[in-house]
Amino acid sequence: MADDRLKSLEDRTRYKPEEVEGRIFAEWMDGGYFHPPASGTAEENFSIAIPPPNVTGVLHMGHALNGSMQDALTRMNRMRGINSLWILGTDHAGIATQSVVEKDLLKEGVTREELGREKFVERVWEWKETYGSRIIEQYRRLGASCDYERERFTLDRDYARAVYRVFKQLYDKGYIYRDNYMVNWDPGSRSAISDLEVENREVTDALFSIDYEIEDSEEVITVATVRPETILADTAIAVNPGDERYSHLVGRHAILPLVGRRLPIIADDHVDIEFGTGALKITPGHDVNDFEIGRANGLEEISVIGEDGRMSEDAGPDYEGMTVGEAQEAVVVALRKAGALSAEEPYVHSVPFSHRSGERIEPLISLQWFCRMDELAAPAIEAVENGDVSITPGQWKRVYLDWMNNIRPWCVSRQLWWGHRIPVWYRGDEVHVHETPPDGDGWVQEEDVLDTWFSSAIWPFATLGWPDDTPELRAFYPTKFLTTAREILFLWVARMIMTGIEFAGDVPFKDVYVHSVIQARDGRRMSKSLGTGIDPIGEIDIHGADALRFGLLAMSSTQDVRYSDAKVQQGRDLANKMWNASRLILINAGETGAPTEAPTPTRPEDRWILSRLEHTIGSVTNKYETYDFAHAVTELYSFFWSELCDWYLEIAKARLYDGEAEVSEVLLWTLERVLALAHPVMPFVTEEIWGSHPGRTGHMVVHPFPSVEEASLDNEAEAEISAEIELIRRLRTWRDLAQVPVKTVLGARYGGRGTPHDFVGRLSRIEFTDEPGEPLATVGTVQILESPGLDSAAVAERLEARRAELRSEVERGERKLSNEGFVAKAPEEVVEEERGKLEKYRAELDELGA
RNA sequence: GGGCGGUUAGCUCAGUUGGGAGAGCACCUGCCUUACAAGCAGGGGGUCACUGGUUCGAGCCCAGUACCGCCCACCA
Repeated sequence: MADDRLKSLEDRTRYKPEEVEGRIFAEWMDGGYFHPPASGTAEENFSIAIPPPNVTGVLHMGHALNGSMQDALTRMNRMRGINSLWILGTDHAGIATQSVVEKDLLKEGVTREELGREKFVERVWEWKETYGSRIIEQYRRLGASCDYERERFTLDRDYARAVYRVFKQLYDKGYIYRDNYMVNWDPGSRSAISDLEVENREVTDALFSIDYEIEDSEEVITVATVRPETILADTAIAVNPGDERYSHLVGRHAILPLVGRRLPIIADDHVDIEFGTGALKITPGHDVNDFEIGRANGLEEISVIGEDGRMSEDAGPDYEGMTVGEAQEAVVVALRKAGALSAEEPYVHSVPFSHRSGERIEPLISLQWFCRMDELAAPAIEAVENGDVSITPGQWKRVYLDWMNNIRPWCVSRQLWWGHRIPVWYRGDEVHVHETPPDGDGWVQEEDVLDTWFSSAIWPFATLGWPDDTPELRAFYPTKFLTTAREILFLWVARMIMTGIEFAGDVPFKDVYVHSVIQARDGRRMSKSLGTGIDPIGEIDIHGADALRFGLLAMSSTQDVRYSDAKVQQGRDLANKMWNASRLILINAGETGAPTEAPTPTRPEDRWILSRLEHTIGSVTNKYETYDFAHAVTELYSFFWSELCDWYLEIAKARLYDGEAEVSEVLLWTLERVLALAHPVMPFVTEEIWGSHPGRTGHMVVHPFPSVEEASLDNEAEAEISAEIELIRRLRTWRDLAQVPVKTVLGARYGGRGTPHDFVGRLSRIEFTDEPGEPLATVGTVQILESPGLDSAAVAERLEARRAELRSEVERGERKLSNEGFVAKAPEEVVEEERGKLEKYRAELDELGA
């Protein structure tokens, strides 16, 4: 190793991520490690498709956690020499992106309508080119080992080809159709949105009771509604067929107040006898439930609210042009005047809102494109039931199956400009489905675009070149693993499984891991609009990327967790600890060669650390492989900090300073392996340290991932050393309580078999002698002798306290063992263990002279 | 309205098939000991939400209660 390298290690007493991360990332990129060749088969390769973030997006904690998991797995597999691809890209995110650019335009005082479709779309592309890569840059900051050379975008030309192909095939199979149907109309984005983009909120509305006169009768029938303005579109009144109060009215007609329309009174099971008056006004044009009743009974569908959220011509001249709110007030006034309003009371109920624009959903009938899902769902249900796709944690499997078993048609058209324009051409009554128009004049393309999720549904194979039979597709499809937030389980995950099976002939991934939600510090959702978001890049700036990765993995278990940077600091501390422990080893091990195979030292403490290392490798690896990252990183931490640093380095230091070759080998070997084990989670610091390791042959990013060396496992050494560690602990505790100054070296006799290892005396600051004399105290096998500087009063107190402790332990043990039920029914080994403990306590009590 | 999850130390969370309650942070005491003060050694702190049950033995299993959170749902 070069002298300046050593010098540099000596000077850098702290690990400073900000000085390291940029340089290391550049080395990885230069090395081309993240860009695997498209060779081999998916069976032997490893791949993950990143959940493509919105182009408008910035990295949030969900991405950071999600990315940390994916990167850990990708890196581990890459280190194993497996051809590993992490597919990267972004989603065009129809509504989100369109509205960002629209807002931009508005600052210049221009609306998108004024600009026109073509110019507007150009403008969005420009925006995308300028700002769209921000989140990709942030993934680099995180250290994500994605294939940045294969970045994909869901609106790219090749990708679009795949989208059109999928649309056409579904159309040809008869799954995709166009229909007038009730949709969730979002007046904010002026587009239909899918059921999954709707969120229900509790709202207090006024519940009005309205009297409808019965034709040719003095009777009235009273209905309750929160939306009196929609009576203008009423086309029937429904009652439950079993409701005797109204059975004489079924088949007759009621007169619609204000309008005078004759409304048939029909019987329908949907009507709840208990609710309100038991009579329901039917408005097929503006209520989802009524729409279905209307279709079932052949009722007329009248629309009085337009797509702009204002009353339409059919609402009549008194109301046309009003907003829905204004119309409601006007209708209520008119009803009151007409004496048809019999009650008004506050009513709390849940109401649909657009997840996108935040505006209240207006259910409207409109002409849209739909995709029937039953046929696609069937094999996707099968795949999860038979385990071709496994979902972890297990409870989400049932949630998935419940939703899939009740799946409804998917409204796939959106009235937007930014997106995949639906590949359908019209000429009069002719309809032609294709990417390009057929020959001949007069063909006009469908104005609508596809739901963003229609294109992301094919992400795992469209990114690999489908529908062509590309080497990438053969090498990397299906992928192995998908991490996701549970909120997109239906929106995205379920749809990928369906399209994967239908179009790529196989499930898109084997394992789905639903990760927990990182909440804000106060337990609320992290959200920009609430102002509760915490910026991962900000945390990386403060603590480093390795620290954030470690922290997020450590805090994410199976349940949702409030973010706290305590775990991130723990990660930062570990990175620093790794750095400094490595300095100690690398500076002092000097130029001795690092071993290329497992050392076989003779000293038990050396065999102890090697054995502990291999146990840790086995256990941590197993936890990585089962996606139990929280426990994996905790265990890594505890091995490195407690066993390696607190104990072994303290034990081995003296020999290391003496320049002993054997201890150098053990340390270099251990360091190399633990760095490799930690690399998937803490890539930067491990790579940086590896750069100074004498065993270095290439970058850590492609260093072989360790597998357990069975030959190094040594139960005897583990037992021996852990007993000595325990003894040192007890001696230290004793010293502390007896208030023996740190500098005082106590004299003591060793009462155990043989002699203790040299480090026992050193670490407990005790000098072992054969001097005779009455011991002041006995700690385990050690008899402590009178020494100058000892506070004998404190010592006496301590001894008495320990005796009391032991007496109570002995009593507890005796009580338990005299319990006949326990001795008779508890397993033999549990009883034996109890007997053993009792023996031990009695023996110690004897030692102390009870 | 249905379903799922949670309630354990001051805070954030672990806790395998039931066999003496753990971690990190925070706190207290003593140490600037030549890898690291982002450190070292030691320590205090819990009626495991509540009520009942099963068991020799329950944080863990069963029944119920109370809060908190999430998902799904066409009762006006």
